[in-house]
Amino acid sequence: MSDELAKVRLFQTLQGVARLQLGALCEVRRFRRGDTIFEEDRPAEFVWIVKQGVVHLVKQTPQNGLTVIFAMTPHEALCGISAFEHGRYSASAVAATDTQLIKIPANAFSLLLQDHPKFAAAVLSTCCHRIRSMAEVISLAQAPVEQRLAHVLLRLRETFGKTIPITHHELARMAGTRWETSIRTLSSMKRRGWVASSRGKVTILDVRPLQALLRRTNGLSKPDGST
Amino acid sequence: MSDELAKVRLFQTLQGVARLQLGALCEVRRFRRGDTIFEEDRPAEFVWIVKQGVVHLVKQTPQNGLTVIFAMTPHEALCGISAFEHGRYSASAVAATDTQLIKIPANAFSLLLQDHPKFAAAVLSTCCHRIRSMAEVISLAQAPVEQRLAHVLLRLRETFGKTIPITHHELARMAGTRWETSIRTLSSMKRRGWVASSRGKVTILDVRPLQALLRRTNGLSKPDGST
DNA sequence: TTGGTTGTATGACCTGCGTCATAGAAGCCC
DNA sequence: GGGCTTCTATGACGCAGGTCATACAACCAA
Repeated sequence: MSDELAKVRLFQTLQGVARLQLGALCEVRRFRRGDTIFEEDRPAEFVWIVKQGVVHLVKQTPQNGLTVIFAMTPHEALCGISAFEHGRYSASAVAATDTQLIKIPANAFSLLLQDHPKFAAAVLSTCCHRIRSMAEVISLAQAPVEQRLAHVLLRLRETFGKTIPITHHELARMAGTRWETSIRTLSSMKRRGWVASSRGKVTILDVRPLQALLRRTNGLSKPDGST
Repeated sequence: MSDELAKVRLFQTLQGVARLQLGALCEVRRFRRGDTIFEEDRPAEFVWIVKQGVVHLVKQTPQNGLTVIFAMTPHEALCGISAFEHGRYSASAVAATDTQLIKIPANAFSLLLQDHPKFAAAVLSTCCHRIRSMAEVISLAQAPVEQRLAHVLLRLRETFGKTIPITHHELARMAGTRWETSIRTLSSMKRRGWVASSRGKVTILDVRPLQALLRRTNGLSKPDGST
């Protein structure tokens, strides 16, 4: 168990003894694609760390829709951290692929933070990354769908490489749109040769036009910067 | 200087001596409403803590617009934290009111984190809160403007109380819309007696309908076209 | 095999809100 | 005062994209 933990970057900040102790407290759980790991508003008794696979944090919208708040990948992923000292999960976690998570009782996690400054620093760094990337999403939230999809595709590429295992339905939820729109927009990208796709996967053929979409359209902006 | 720091909740986690040492390293800066505190993409040499007033973190959109990513209020506000160990600010900071900030050299901040677990814990907790509230924004990003505005108003109410000093222009940037739309939507809220407004300020007359807008529309959706 | 489910694809319609324009009111400086 | 700028307010127009409908292909289970 302790050597399982050694494979997770966050725990590499812990020395051997501490890791052994922790090993006794936490457990590895497996989930299949689509499984729910925890649910929004439920008491947050555990902190979860993604060891393998991708986990989506999803939140319900007032319209009874679902938005993917954040996609968590191994080593940078602490599910439920924002519930820390708050008591309840602020989103649900759903396995986006088959996954392995490490499940740590919240109080054990808390003790770890207190006793191991290096570990605490690693956790803080993770949170900062997340803030950074959530800020990006917010700044793009009102951009046209094509840009939001490009953004999502580029981020997914960092995890999966050129070929991304994803359906239009999931893509749409990550970009904050509907699956019909996702299909239509991807189709137009396909026509332009930027991407290819088949059932359940999308392949990025050329990143540059996608990146170009997200670049600031410098030049003739209005003096007051309002759009 | 050290007693100035004592007023900031984050620093109450530091003992007297450490606070004195820190006092020698950091300085208090004042800004007027509208002043830019730091700019996106610039090297992040300082971490800023809001002592008084409100600071908006703003990010440019690819359309050359500006979105307010986050509004920082005293005691929970660490500007530039997400730049920590990353080197550059990921957003600009603009004073939304007259403000006082504490300016700490990044490396001094870093040392603080290392040496004072309580302080590190307080910082982590701040980050978690921010993640939580950014998650809320993301989940609402595709909701109708009226809901987004309601959400912004309710959040501002936590800082300012019933009467919020803000222009429609700012309100719009916080809700991810245009000022014309902000005016129109607020007008319709005024007509319904939910809010009142005059030049530069909005008064919330009744929170309940605003809260109701954000509640999940449980049950079978769309009995009529109301949402 | 059949029948059910999920993913992909596209057409048609309609509306929320972005955009442009115009105008009055409030505040500020000389 | 007069001349700015900023904020508020409202009308008119257009379109991106949400919604609904229809259809076919892939996959699975019995």
